[in-house]
Formats: sequence, C-alpha cells, structure tokens
Amino acid sequence: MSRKPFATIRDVARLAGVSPATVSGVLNQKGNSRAEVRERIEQAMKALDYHADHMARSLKTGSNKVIGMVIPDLRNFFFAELMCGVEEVARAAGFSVLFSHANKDQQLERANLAMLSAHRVAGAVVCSTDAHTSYDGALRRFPIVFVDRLPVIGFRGQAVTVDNTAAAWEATRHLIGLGHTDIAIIAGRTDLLAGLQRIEGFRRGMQEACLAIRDEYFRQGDYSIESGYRRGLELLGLPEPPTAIFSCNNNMTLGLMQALAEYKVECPDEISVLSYDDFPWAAFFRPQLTAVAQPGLEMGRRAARMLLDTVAAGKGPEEYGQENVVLKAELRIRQSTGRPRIAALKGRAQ
Amino acid sequence: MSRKPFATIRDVARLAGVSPATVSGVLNQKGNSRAEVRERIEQAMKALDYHADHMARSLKTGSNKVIGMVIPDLRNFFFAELMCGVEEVARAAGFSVLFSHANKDQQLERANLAMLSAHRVAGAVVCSTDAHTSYDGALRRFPIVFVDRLPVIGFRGQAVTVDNTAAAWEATRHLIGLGHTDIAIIAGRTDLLAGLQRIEGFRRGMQEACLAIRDEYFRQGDYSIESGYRRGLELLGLPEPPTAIFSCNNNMTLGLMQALAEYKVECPDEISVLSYDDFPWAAFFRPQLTAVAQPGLEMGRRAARMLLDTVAAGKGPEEYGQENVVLKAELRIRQSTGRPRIAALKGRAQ
DNA sequence: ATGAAAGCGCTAACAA
DNA sequence: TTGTTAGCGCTTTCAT
Repeated sequence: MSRKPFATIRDVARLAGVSPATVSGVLNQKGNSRAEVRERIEQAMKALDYHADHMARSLKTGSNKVIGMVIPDLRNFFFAELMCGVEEVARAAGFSVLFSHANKDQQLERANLAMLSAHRVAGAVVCSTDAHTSYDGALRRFPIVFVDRLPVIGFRGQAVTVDNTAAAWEATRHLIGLGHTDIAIIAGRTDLLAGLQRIEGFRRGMQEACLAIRDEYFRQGDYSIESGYRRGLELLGLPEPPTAIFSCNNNMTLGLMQALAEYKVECPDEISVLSYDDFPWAAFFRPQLTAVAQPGLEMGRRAARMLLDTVAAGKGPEEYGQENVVLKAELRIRQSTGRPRIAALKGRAQ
Repeated sequence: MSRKPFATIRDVARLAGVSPATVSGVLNQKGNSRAEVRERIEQAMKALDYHADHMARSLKTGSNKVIGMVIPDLRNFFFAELMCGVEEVARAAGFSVLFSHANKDQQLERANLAMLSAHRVAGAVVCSTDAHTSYDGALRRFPIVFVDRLPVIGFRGQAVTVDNTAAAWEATRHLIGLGHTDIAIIAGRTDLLAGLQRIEGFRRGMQEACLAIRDEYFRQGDYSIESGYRRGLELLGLPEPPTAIFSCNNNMTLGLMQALAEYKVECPDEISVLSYDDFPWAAFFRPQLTAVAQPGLEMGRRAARMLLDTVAAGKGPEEYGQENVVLKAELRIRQSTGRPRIAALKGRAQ
C-alpha cells in the first residue's frame, strides 16, 4: 500500500461544493466570501487535513517563503547561536530556513549557493568561509546578507558584523588598566577581516598606553585548539614570559589553558588570560574566564530581519542597500584577569 | 530596475534550437540525445546561467529532494552535532535540509511538522521535545526517523538512539570499581525515556554490587545548569556527603562543578564526578571531566541514512519499517573520578 | 460573491 | 532521437 497522497485544493473544493478559486480566496484571507461558504470550506479542509502546497504556490506566485543559511561550522557555539537567531526571526515572519554547511571549503560554498538558487529561496544569510569568494552571480538572483564575515575586502553590501577592533581595544585596555605591561597576543586567522581587526584593536590599545609589543609576545595562531596550546607553550617557555595573554578566539583559549595547566602556572595569580569569544562554559572554568562576548544571537536576528526587509521590498540587485550594521561586543570581566605578579612568574620561568 | 528573472527551460530550448523536452532529457541524464545536441544545450545553459527550478520539478514528479530536521535546541552541543551528521549525509545524497527549532514547545513542534508537510519534504529527522506528542498525522504523509528521543512510550517505528541504560550502568561500574560505595545521582527529566534509562542503568549497577542507593543520594534535576548547582549544593551539605556523584547531563555537571568550587571540595581528591554527556570543553576543565560520550554525529548520520533509504524505497506508512538502531556511548575516563577519600570528606562536612 | 480558464517551470507519455 | 501535449497544485484575472 502506497503513501496517502495529499489532499489538493480541488479535493477541498469538491467536498465543500465550491470552486478551487473560492477555496483559494479563503485560504489567502481575501475576505470576499460569505461566512457560510467560508465555514463549509474550513470544515472540508479540516476533514481532509488539507495543507496548501508551498511549492505549487511559489511556482505560481513567483515568491517563496524560504530563506537559506550558510555557515562554516555548527559545532562552533558562536555559529550555532547565529543560526538560532536567524531561525527565530524567519519563523516569526512565516519563513522556513534551508540550512547548509560550508565547512571551510570554497567549492562547497559555491555548491551551496547554487542549491539555494535552485530552490528559489527568497534570500540568504551567509557567514562566508573566507574573504575571497565572489558572490556576484548569486547576488543577481536573490539578496544575501552577510554575517560576521565579509566575502571580500572592501565589500559593499548588506552585512551584520561586530566591531572587532573596538572589542579588542577594550580588552587590551582592561589588561593595561590592571597594571600589565608585558602583554602577549595569540592572533587568529589574518585572511579574515575580523582576525585582522582584533590585532589592530590590540595594537591601538598598546600604542595609546605607550606600550611596546615585543616581537616574541606576538604569536600567530589559526583559531584551532592546537595552535592555542602550542603558542601558549612557547609564550610560557620564554625567558621573560608575559604577565597577560590575549587569546583571539575561544578554541585557542582552550588550548592556552591547557598549556597553563601543564606549566602549572596559576591564573590569574601568575598570569592573566583574556579570551576573545565567550561561550557558556567560560563561566564554569576555574578560573572563570574573562572574555569578549559577541552577540551571536542578536547578529543572527538582525541579519535575518535585514534580509526579510529587503525581500519584502522586492527590489533589484542595484537597490539592495548597503547597510553594514556593526554591533558591539561586551567585555565580561570574570576571574582569569587580575593584577600582575611579575616576580612570581619570573622566578618560576626557567 | 527589478531582479533579473531566472532563465527557464524554454529559454534554454529556444537558444539551443530544440524543444524543452530535449533539454529536460539532457538535464536528467537520460542519455538519449546526440552528443552534438547535448553540447549545444549545455552551452545554452551556461550562457543563460540556467539552474533548474527544484520546485517546479518536484511539483511535476511528486518527489522532493528536501528533508526536514526538527531539534529542541541548537545551542546544546549534542543537538548541533546531530544536525551536522544529518546535513552531511543529506548533502552527499543531493538532499537539502529544512531546519527548525522545537524549543521545548509542543505546539511549536506541531507547527513545525505542518510546515514541513506544506513544503512537501520527502521525510524528516526529528528529535522530539517530549514523549507525549502524536505524530500519526504527519507519519501518514512522510517518513520520520526519530533520533535520541522517542515521541511516545512504547513507540514502534524508525529511530536511532543510544543505549542509555548500558552507558549509565558502565559509568556506575566505573565508580564502584574505583572503590566508591556512597554514590549519589543527580537524575534528569523523567518524562523522557532517556532520562529514565540513565537512572535504571545506575540502579542496576548499584544493585549488582549489592550497594544501596540512599534516599538522600537520589536527587532529581531537570537538565538545567541551575538544577545541577542546587542539587550539588544539597548533596555537599549532607551530614554524610557521597564520595562520588553521577550527573545525568552536561548542563547539570556544569552546575555541579560550580557547587564543588563554592564548597571548596577538591575533585577528584575528595569527591569524584562523572558526567553523562561529553562535550569538547570537558577535556579542558580542571580536572578534566570523566564523561559518557554519546556519538551525536554518528547518530545524525545514521538517522539521515535510514530516512533516505526509506524515502528511496518509496513505500507507504504501513511498510516504513521499525528498526530502532541503538548505538553505544563511550565512557571517557579522565581526571574527575578517582579512589574515594572518605575520611577527608567527612572531616570537612559539617 | 463565485466560477472558468490560463499558466507558473517542469517532466512523462506518446507520437512522429 | 526529438517534439507535442498534458498536467502537477496553485493563484489570478475576468466573466458571470
């Protein structure tokens, strides 16, 4: 026995003794049907468990209540939050979201866009894999709002990002305010604008305080746990280790904490750690991590809203608009940062 | 200026000087077209940047290369992993995934299913909000594979779960093997089968070792951080606190660790902690958490594969099959569990 | 206020 | 091998 087929608008019409057009009318709240007829139709719909076919409707109307979302990795908490925000707003507006991973693969990203295109999505929110992808082709077909990561340097178009520079600057100021002067940074991917900006904010903060960034205190990571661990080990092994370390993302912070544990260096007594990226568990570490919290959920919401507005406006690519909403990150001061104890640390360094 | 419309199969046909049906033929690799004609068509498709409209195709064929996925909360790492697994398999099979949150709201869950239904998805993977939802209506329309959580007690249908009982049993055995006898449990939601099974596994383990579960050592939580914290505080405040605690999910473990920190109880020296649910950060806690790791990614993959198989078979609801694939969880022994030091703890307890 | 008819972009019979 | 025709389920004029 085969699957029970869906009831169509004609089934409903027949059962209610009206024409399909009339059913369509009540379906779309046109309000030009007598109450009695409407009643009958609604009964019929219930009886047949009728659900209008979105695809047929879209085919006819040329619109589609589906948006796409492309993100690099759901397992990273920040992106998961982004996704939640998008879904929430989309749902509220009666839209569904077609999801796909871009998994750091540029070719995959292209395939994703093509797929969204094939599904005739009304638009998409995308968190780009890197800053070299061209979206021109896709953009001619449907609006895209970029979130967190811009697709090209000098991008002009709709986007929601956070002010990484300001956040890194504030983080640096916090460390300096505590009395630190020997501050190290474990930097992230420099092919991403956000990565560059975090470095820039750090630089600026140091400069304003007339503090030099020593060469050996500038370490290049790649956002992985492993790199945080390695760079951390290098920093701690220095003849004169820093008294504070600014780690440029959550994963690297994890690796760094591991390195501290291995070196049996107490945090924050001997060394302060400040993490870019907050995550739910940061508050449960010992010590609780001082971190820069990016408003992932809000970014997702804003991006979705911006997209939906553009979709509603129904304009062509030339008029998409170019607002880049820049949100602020929040510095959450907890226990991993404190006043420097230079002597203690230097005594231990070998 | 309005958005550039998509090229249709007729545009391609016209440009290539053939009929739409011929284009459709090469599009679907029917292979009954001369190479020369095929060539011309492909050129035309490229020139027009043609992408076949999935919706129109689905409307015609009655099939749809989209599956739905419903999960309670993406921000929980376990569910995010589930989602990744599903997406990965779906993509590989040329399917897209329509995502939605069920956010612990049964009504929302219904709405989600209706939405999937309206989009005529080929099937869905769902992680049910709770064990009282009826899916009969939806199931008559498309196959559903349940994952991690079953929709009703005594559910018979396709599902991928993990053997919670065995995992909890093994965890308990580990604690007992270490020499613990005063073991407490912070239980999770008992309206979910999985929650019940974890308790059952614990019971069985204790029973086999002829160990009693003291009333005051059995604490009921609700999977929230807060409840883990509260129950933890209660346990530690007991005249005779336990020497080991089995916490039934990741969030409650977080709360529990917080409670330990407040009581300044050393783990594992004074008390051992074993967590159900592993997560990436568990290995970076101090101490590193011993935990039961559920294979979230693999569960997602298996569920998607099962669903896709059922979809491919194209049978009716009566023949959907009822395999419940039960995966094993893995006990990851790290540093939060050790031999009991009863004296030390009792001395401290007031 | 309601219905008849056309057609969105595609594919599947069938005809040529 | 290729083209013609019909129709998937819906909405939208345009008559009535």
